Amino acid sequence: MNKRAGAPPTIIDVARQAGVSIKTVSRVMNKEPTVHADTRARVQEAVAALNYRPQLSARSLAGAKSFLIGLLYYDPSAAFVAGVQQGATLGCREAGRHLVVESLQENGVDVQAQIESMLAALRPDGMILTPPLCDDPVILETLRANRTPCVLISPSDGGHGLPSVCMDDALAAEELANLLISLGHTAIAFIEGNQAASQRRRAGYERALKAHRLRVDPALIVPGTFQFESGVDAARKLFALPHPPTALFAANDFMALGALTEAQRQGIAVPGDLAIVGFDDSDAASLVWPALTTVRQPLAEMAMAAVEMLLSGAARIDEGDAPPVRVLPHEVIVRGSSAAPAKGRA
Amino acid sequence: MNKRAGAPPTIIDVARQAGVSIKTVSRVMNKEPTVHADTRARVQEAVAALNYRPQLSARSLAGAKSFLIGLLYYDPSAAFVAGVQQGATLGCREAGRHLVVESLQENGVDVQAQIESMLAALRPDGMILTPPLCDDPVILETLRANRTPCVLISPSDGGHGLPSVCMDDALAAEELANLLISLGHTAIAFIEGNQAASQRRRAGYERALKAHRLRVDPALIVPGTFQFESGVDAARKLFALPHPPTALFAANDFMALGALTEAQRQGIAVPGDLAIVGFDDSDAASLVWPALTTVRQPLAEMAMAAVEMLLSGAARIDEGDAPPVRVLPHEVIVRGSSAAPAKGRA
DNA sequence: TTGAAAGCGTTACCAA
DNA sequence: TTGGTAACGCTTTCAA
Repeated sequence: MNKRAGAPPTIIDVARQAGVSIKTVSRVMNKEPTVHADTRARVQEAVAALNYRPQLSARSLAGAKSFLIGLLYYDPSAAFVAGVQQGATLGCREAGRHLVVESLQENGVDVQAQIESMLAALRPDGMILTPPLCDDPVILETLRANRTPCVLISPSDGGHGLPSVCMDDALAAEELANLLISLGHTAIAFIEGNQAASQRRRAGYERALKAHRLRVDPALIVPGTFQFESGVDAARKLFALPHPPTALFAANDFMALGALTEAQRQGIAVPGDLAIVGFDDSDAASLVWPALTTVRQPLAEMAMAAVEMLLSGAARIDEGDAPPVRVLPHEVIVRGSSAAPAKGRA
Repeated sequence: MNKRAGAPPTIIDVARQAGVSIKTVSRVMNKEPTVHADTRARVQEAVAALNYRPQLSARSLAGAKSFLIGLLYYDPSAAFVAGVQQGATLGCREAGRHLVVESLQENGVDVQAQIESMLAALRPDGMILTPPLCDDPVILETLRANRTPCVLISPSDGGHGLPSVCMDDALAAEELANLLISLGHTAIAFIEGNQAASQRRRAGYERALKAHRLRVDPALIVPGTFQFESGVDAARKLFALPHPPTALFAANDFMALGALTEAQRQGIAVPGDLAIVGFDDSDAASLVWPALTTVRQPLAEMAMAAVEMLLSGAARIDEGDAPPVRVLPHEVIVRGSSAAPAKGRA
């Protein structure tokens, strides 16, 4: 009574081949300890011989897990998606899970319905949320109501009472500012962004100045939007100042690149007349001249950690305890755009 | 005999509520035409009232479809992943499918096993392959053996007898070269890459030169690797020529940016002394100064088309017929890096 | 340590 | 046009 050839083997085929019950095969596949070594070996042999792999849909229908992890994002930079995803897929593979990616519709029509629909259909074992979604109250509430474990990547301060993984933005910014200070700069401008991360970075920048007894000059702190153009505008304002800065710290690379462009247009030498540092180590940071001094976010590592937390149970939604927060180490990357101020001007 | 509260409603609950059999509910959910309008309305009402959504695992276990589309990639640029994925998730949502993303292990240990394992577990309704995987014979053979429909994105010429979607690289390159020629350039260098796309782009470049009766000078065609550094090296070689080119066409943006950097280092004005064009419209292309003239690949559109082909049955693996190939329109983006040659040199 | 049998929620075949 | 009922391939009680 062989199955029709071509059809993949099932647990029944394996059980028959190994001369055990399907339950025992199930135990072996799930690495349950209560199986005799000999039995286990026999089953594994049969599994290998038949090239058997359990089918996900059957497993998740019968059991409690879906073996699926969801990654939700909305309009992030390409580098961010790619980085996070690289880590998430890797983490999933190691855990025998699979990554389902959903990018939320542009026109946020009923975001809640979109998510509910996804949760109901997929029943993911957990969700990973990236900025700005990880700070969206509607989304967080929907997830909470569905009792789906989730981990936030770089949420704004507080983390909304949910488990999260992040890097120390303030510390990294402080290190970057310290670098500029140690090069001899005293007039260091800061271009802000419009997301939570920007505030943390600015805090680090100010901390470094104060620690070195340098004045935090409000005139040198200008707003931006994390976009290239806003960096251009900010730089234009700064260059027009009676006492322009000799160094410029942008809250992200895109704005730093905007400032760099504006400097080059105006014939301001970088790093000779002006040092520039950014944040994020975007692709472009190393593709311009001079290459940008910046900070690398450990995106892939953060996503891997998120998967781990999800599956280790660290992401259970227990009210009461403070949720776990993993802080991963960053890396300051020094390139050509930062140097000591020109002699005649410092 | 109510179900315990909190548990999501099942098809049985809906059937009871609507006073029909579960099979009828199933028919309505699957939009089968053989249901009376009144019955359909009653069922839909019950579905809405209970907020019912079919569970994927049960559907795929019982039926023939998994409602899953797989996206396989390996070490692509961030922009490429992000673009393709955006389109793929959108296409999936419209088709009621979900996108499972797998990034192949770095150390290509037994790629075949990785894929087989994924196919066996997930039984995806179709797979989307991106370069360079879509040209890997082992992978293609594995997929074919598993009878999994798949669509290749930008495969090398021939398309391996499988359905594919692409843009017209040669035509785009020809347009770009024509642009340079129309600006007055006659000595146009070409930096090659090491993937199939590079050859198509070079073909377009040569076609444009020949059409304008310009000489294709082998000395002006230098190899590269699609990496930034190889653009630097290539530019260095070209600049050292007795008669350096007045325009430079790089097979992708990264190499164009490398050339731009080298030009700036040597004090060669761009676009004044040297026009530079790239290919891909990477993020960085618009983040440098001068911004790069380049070609935008319709990545998201290509991925959407791939999903459509997969689900419309256009991607069936029929031996015999020529497989479908969808060619999507590209966009030449003219920015600051291209201009007419300086008077004294042309 | 092992197994028998009862689900899991849906689709699909065959009757009515 | 509808409905019963048997799969689908696995996990999970509960016994042995």
